[in-house]
Amino acid sequence: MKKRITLKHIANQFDVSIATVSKALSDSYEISTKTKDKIQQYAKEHHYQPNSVALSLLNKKTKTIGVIIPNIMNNFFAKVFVGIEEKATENGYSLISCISNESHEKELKTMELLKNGTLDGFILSLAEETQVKGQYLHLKNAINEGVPMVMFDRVTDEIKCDKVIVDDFEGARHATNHLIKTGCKRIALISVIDNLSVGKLRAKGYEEALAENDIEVDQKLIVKIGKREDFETAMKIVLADKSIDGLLCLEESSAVQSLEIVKHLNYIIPDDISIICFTNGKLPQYVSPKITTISQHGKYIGEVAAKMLIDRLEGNSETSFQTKVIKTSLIERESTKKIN
Amino acid sequence: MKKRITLKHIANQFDVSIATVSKALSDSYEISTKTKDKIQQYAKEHHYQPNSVALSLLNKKTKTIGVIIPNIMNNFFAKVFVGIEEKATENGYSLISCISNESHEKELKTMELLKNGTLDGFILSLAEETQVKGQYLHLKNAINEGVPMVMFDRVTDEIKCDKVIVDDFEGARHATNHLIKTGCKRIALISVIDNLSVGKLRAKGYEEALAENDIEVDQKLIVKIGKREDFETAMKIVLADKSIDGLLCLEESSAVQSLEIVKHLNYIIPDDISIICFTNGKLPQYVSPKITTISQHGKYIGEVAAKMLIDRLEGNSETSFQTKVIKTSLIERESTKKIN
DNA sequence: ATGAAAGCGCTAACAC
DNA sequence: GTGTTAGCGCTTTCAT
Repeated sequence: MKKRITLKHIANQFDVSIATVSKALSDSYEISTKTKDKIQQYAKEHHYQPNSVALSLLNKKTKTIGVIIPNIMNNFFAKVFVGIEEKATENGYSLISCISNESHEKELKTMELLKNGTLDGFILSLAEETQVKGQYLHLKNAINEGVPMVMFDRVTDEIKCDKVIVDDFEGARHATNHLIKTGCKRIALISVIDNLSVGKLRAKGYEEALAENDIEVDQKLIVKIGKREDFETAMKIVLADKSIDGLLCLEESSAVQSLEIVKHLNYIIPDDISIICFTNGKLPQYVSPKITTISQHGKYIGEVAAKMLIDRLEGNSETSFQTKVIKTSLIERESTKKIN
Repeated sequence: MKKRITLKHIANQFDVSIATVSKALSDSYEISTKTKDKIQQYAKEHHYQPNSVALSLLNKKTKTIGVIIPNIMNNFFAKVFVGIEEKATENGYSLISCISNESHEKELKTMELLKNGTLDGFILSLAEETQVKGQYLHLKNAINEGVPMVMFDRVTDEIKCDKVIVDDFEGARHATNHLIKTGCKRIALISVIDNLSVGKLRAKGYEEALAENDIEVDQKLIVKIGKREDFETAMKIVLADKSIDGLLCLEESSAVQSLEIVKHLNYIIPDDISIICFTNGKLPQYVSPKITTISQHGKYIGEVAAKMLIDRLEGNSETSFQTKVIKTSLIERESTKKIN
């Protein structure tokens, strides 16, 4: 990189002190118009830009937020990231981003690495492995050191900080109720994310809806499929039960895959079987029939999380930590029957 | 943020100078074992971490790379980002990321903002608007100022820097040839990205393949659909020509949409009509029939781009700029006939 | 074996 | 109106 021009260069250029140049460029009343003019012009011509690293050192603020995302290929997280990015930019913050790739190790290393002054604060969602292992020491340390932090979506009660979460329980409850209202009697829950906090909450919402409607929970209908199992095989076994007439899938890939399997089994959708899934990405919209989804408003969550952190960084927030719960929306499409 | 511990604190603690502490912590032979031991232990106990901003100022290196991506919701770019992230982390670099959102203004502002010492270099792909307008001044400025830069995918000849590009021409040529070899006679090109450099290259590859096979290019089969036009309407008009038996879609959404339209028209895929599209995301794999795609190896491109930049930053690269061309792969699935 | 001093680029309090 | 000084946190050269 070509050496960039500094205050010192300009000062030498005009035989004035560095301080004078600094003041001239900030248009201080202390400096004569003549001096200011020539210095400002020179600075402009030579594309002077204050060195932000020096400013960061001085101000002890970097105007940079660290973002740790489990997986950017996941539509929901990508949307959240877009929201964070937008809000951050709007407020003059940059983003240092890291993909934990669901690895505890990577999450931990990143936090250690970035807690050193590079960042003003963190926004993060827990890696799957972190949630499974329940190892939150790195987060507790950060909190103890006073690192401002906002967690979203995949959170834990063990860490006291600001949080933004999806109303997963209510989303699942509402979706299940919708299936029931449209005539489904035997609704299966398809979860490939039962190891995540959000997966468990969604399952609870499903059970709650059944209870409200006096439908007994049939454990056979609560299908938990692990990452290593073959989804198709597992689903075919489930669908051997021909009485199943509704599917609540806890994320989109399993819904799209289920849709294909169901179609091959010659079910008519939504008449024979209805499908609703979480995460309103492209996948459910582009298949045929289009799948009814529960939107988690990812982008909005990102915006809220960023706003919360920035407010805290700039001292505009209450002293106590807050948890904001974002309501989901049911987006009705072709995989569910209309009410009435 | 609680004040973090500095060399000065430690120095006061033991009534030694800052320099001694610094040396002790870097295990210098100049310092007595006794002093080193107590200082190192104290530092560990109090979680001392060197302030990276101070180090950046000193070393004039931030070990940070700026990444400007047009749209993170795009599967290809998301993959590239993953690749960049992996390679960067591996080499001890952090990423400051920005989504230009296809806006020229945002791209330009970001570059201006980050050229101020925060970054060691840039990796970027041009915003659509930048390519359409052909305004590259911000990039030329950056190059003139000696900012190390690697462009990928959406590049321009006007900027002299390291580049990583997809072999779009060859990918389209190969795919078109594949369609021809499997019996397609009338192949339509469906482009919703004709304003992008890559879109134009792919179209050229298509034409080349036709020429090689002595098939005359029929302009009616070269379908360019703008963002604002209704895709479905446009496609239905195109498909009024019942002689069309092959579709080369230049990106995945249009392919999936076309697939649905074609299915509704009661064509049998691939017998009546074959489809191939660029970008090997989830979409083409989850629909039925699964669409044959051209993989651009997004993640690999990211890795290569990151490696190129890091090599240049660390002085391991040739002086002249290089352009690496990554070959595409055809991933055969159900939307094309088998050869023989 | 330890420390003083300079310097990375900048701002701000305080002279003159 | 302009300059001097100190300091942000750190490393390194050069004393002692």
